[in-house]
Amino acid sequence: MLYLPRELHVSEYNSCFKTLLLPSYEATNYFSIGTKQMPLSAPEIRAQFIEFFKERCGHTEVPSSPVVPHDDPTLLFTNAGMNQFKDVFLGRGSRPYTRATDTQKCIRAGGKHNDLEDVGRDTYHHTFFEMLGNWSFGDYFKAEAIQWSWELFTEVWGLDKSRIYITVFSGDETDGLEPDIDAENLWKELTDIDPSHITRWDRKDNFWEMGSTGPCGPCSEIHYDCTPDGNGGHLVNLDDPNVIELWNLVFIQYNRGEDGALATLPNQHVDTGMGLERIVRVLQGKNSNYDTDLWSPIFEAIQKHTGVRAYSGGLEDHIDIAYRVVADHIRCLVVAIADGGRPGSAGREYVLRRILRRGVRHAHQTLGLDGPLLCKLVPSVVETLGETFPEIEEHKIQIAHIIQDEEESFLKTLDRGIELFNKAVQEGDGKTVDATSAFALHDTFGFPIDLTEVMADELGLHVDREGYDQLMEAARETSRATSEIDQKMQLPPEVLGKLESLSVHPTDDSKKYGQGISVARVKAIWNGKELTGKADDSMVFGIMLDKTPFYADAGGQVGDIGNIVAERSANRERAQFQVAETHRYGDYVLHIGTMLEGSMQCGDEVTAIVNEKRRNAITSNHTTTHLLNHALRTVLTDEIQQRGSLVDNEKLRFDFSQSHAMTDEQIIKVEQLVNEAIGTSRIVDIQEVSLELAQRIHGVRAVFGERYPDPVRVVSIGATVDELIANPSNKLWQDCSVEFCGGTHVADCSEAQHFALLHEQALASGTRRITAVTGVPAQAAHEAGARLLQQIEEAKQKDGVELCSSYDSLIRIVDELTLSQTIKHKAKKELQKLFVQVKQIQKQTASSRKDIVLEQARVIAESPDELVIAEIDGADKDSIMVALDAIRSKRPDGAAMLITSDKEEGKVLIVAGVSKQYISRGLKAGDWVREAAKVCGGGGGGRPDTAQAGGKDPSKVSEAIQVAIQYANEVTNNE
RNA sequence: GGGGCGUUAGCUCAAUUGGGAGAGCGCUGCCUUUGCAAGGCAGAGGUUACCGGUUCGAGCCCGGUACGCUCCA
Repeated sequence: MLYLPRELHVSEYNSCFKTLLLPSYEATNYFSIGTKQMPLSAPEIRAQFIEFFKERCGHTEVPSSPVVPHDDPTLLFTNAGMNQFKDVFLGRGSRPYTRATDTQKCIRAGGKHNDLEDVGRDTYHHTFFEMLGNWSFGDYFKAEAIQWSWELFTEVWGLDKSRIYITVFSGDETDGLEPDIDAENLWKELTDIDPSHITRWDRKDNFWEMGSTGPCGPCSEIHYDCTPDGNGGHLVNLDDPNVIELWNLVFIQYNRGEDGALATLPNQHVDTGMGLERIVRVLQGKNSNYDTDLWSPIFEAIQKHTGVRAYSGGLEDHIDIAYRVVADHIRCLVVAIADGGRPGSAGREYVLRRILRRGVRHAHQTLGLDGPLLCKLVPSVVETLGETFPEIEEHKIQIAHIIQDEEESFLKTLDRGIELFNKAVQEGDGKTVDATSAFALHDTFGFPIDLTEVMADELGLHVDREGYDQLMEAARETSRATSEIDQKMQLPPEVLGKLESLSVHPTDDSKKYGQGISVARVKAIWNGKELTGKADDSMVFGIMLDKTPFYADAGGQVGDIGNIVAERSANRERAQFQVAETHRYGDYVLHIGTMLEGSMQCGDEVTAIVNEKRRNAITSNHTTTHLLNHALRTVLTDEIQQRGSLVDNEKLRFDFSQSHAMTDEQIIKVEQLVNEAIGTSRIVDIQEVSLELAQRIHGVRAVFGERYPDPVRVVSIGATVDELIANPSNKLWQDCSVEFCGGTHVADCSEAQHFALLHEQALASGTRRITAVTGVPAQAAHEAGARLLQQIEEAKQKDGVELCSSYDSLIRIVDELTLSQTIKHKAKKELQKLFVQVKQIQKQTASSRKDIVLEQARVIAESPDELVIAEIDGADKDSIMVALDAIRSKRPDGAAMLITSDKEEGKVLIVAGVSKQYISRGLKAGDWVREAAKVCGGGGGGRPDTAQAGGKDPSKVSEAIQVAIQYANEVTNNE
C-alpha cells in the first residue's frame, strides 16, 4: 500500500528524512526522574511540543479554535483537535499550509463524548482539557508521524523507553481491512522500541471515525506505564489510572461512503492528539493530572477562599473530590465563557449551567462556603491558561461577572433544594430518592437531574429515574397540550407537498409592506382536514390566495386580521370572509376565519382588506421594539442578547438575557431614550442588502444561530441604509438601531406617539422580559400615572381619619391601574411613607381604646365572685384579650368570660379564660364560649384554658350572658 | 403560552387540625467583670407582600394581583 509520495525503502527514507530536518533544533531534557533537577512546567511542555513541530518538522503553528463552535450546530463543544480542520478532511476546504500544530481547547461534556460523570472520581478525566496535535493535510503520513512522536518522547523529553507501549489496528473482517502492518513495521524499523510492546487492537480501540460517514482510518496509540515497578504492560487499554494513553496518531486513509463501504482517499492525512494534562503529569512524575502545576494555583485559590484543609489527593475523600470537581469545572467555564458560551436553559448553554451548578453545590455543601466561590477562582485560571489563550485574559472581568450572577441565582434555591433532598433521603427506603422529589428539585429549585444523581450517589443511593422521566414527560404533555389548541388549522406537510401539483403556487405576499388592500384570486380552501373547493357558513376555514396584503405571523409579529370580500356581478351575491388569524406554512399564507356572509370558492376574484387600524398599532409597536432593543444596549451593556420578542396590536414584549432585575433608574433611562427617539421623529429606513455586507455594519445585532435570508432586509433607525453600507465599519452606527427584520415598520418614529414600559420581570433564570405599550395606551398610562402621583400629594396634606381613608382607596387602585412600572414603584414608595403616618394614627386609636377597655376590666376585677361574666363596651380582639388577662391575673383561680359587641358591624366577640381549678370541675373555655356564641348565631373554640368565639347578632348579648351563667353553673354543680 | 415554589421583626428562619405571631442573631438600656472576650436582665422593633372571599375566628383554606425564583413548550 502506498503511504509515501513515492515508494521508499525505510532505510532510504530515514536518510531522506534527516536531510529534511530543519537546522539546529536543540533537544533539551530537563526531565529526569529521581534527580533533583526541576521538572518541566506545563507551559514549557506545551511550548516544547509546538516548538518541536514548528522548528524541527516545519509545521505552521495555528491558534486553537473557539471551544464553543458557534457556526456548527451539530457540535455541542469543540471536542477534538481535528474539529477546526473538519472541512479539510472532508475535502471541502483547504489551508495555506499542509502541516499544522496547535494546542486545542476541548470540552467533553454533555455530548457524545461525555467525561462529566467521571470528573472528580479519578485522576485523569476532565470536562476541559488541551489537546496538543500535529497535522498533515495530504503531506507526510505514517512514517514521519511515528518517527517524530518517538523522537519527541524519547530524545526531547527522555521518557523511559521500557515504559512505552504501542497499539496498532488489528484489522476488521466486515470492512475487509487487513491489520495495519505498515504502522507496525514502521514502529519496529524506525524506532528502537521493544517489539513485544506493540500490540494489535480491534476497531473499537484503534480505528477512528469522525461520524457514520466520512474520512476515517486506523490509528496507533502510544501508552505509558506509570506503575511504580514498571510492570504495567498488561494493563494497556484497561482504563487503569497508571497505564494511560498519551498520544493518538490517526492515519486518515479511507472515506466511508453512504453505503458504508470504504474507499481509499487520494489525499491521506495525519491527525494526532495528545492530552496536555496527561503528558504534564508523566513528565512531572506525578500520580495524578491534578498534582501538576496546571491545577495547583487553582487548588490554592480554593483553599484561600474556603478555608478548608489543603488538597490531599484522596480518591474517595469528599473534600478532595470537591477540590477536583470545582477546579475542573471552573477551568471549563472560564474557557467556554471566554469563547462566547453562556450558562442557559437549552443545548450547550444548559450543559454549562449544569457544570456550574455542580460546582456551586460542591463549594456550598462539601466545602461549606456560603457565598459564591467559582467567580473568585477566575484569576487562578487566568494565571494557568491566560498566557496560552489570550481571550481568557482579555475577558476575565466579564467572565467573573457572568459566573457570579449565575452562581448567586442558584445559591438562592440551593439551600432549600438540599433541604428537600435530605428530607427525601430520610423518608425514603434507604436505597432510592423518589421521583417526585427529584422532579421537584428540577422543576422548582433548578437542580439538573444529573446533579441530584451525583448527590444520591454520594450517599450510596440512586434516583428513581424512570419515575422522574414519567413526571417530566407528563409535565411536557400538559405544556404542549395547552399550546396545541390553536393548531387544528395547521397545514400538514403532506398537504403542502400536494399544493404545487394542484397548481396552487406559493403565495405572493410582497404586498404585505404596502397598502393593506389588494385584489386577489382564491386558490385553495382548507377546512382543517382536507382541501375543499368551497367555504360556507358551517365552520372555520383557511383560505389561500394567489397574492395577499396580509402579514402572516412571523418574527414575533402577529398575523393580520381583516376581511376577504367577493362581489359576484352575475347574481350580485356578496360574500364576506372574516380573517381572524394569518399564518404562514412553507411558502403559503393561510387566512384563517369564518364566512360572515355568502360563500366562497376556488377561482373567485376577491378583495383582501387588512384591518388597518390594528395593523398600525402593531407596526408602531414593532418599530418601538427596535428602539427598545437599542436603548437597552445603551443603558445596560452590549452583552444583552435578544431572546425573543412578541409584537401585537396591544403591546410589545421583549425578552433578553440579563441575570438580574433592572434598577428603576435604568428603566427610567430606557423609557427616556425611547421617548426621545419618538419625539425627534427619527426616520426608519428599510432596504434589502446582501447578507455579507449587512453583517459588516458596525453595531448590527444578529442573533446567534438565527438563519437570515440573503439578501437580508435591514431596518435602520437613525441613518439610512445607504449611509450604513457606504461605510459599514463607522463606529457612529452604534448609536443607530440596525436590525435584520422582516416585519412592518412605521416611516417615522413619531407615529408611535409615546412609549410606556409597563413591566420588567424575570422570565427564566438569566432571562428578563419587558412588556410595554405605545400610542394611545401609552398616553393613557402616562396620564394615569401623573394623576395618581397628584392624588398622593393631596393625601399627604391630610390628617387623621381622612388620611387613613385616602390611603385605603389609593392603595387599592394603584395595583389596578395600568401604569409605567417606574411610576408604579414610585407611587408605592410614596404610599409606604404615607403608611407610617397611617400606622401612627391607628396605634393611637388602638391604645386609647385599650385604656378604656382596661378601665372597665379593673372594675370587673373588683367583683368578689370567682366566676365572672361581663359585657364590655367598645372593645376589639386585642383589647378584650388584654382585659381578660387583667382579670385573670387578679383572680388566678377563677373563670371569666367577656363579651363585647359592635352594633354597626353586627358582630359579637366572646372570650373566656378558665383556671385549672375550674377546668378540673368540668368547665372548659372552648365549650363555654361555644354555648354563648350559639345564642348570637355563631360559634367558636379554643383550648380548655383560653378560647374565643363570635356571633352576628348583637341584640342577643344579654341572652348569651344568661346562657353562659346557666351553663357554667350546671357544669360545675354536676361535679 | 402553561406549570411549580416562595414572600412572616433589621437579618436568618419557626409557628401541630384555622383558635392570643415566636426563636436565634442584630439593636437599645441596665446589671455583672480590674479589663477584654463574654454573661445576666429588661426593652424596642410585625397591616404575616397586596386586594378580595370562606369562617364566630385566617400567617395557615379559596380566588386575584405584585415581586422573586424555577421548569416545560
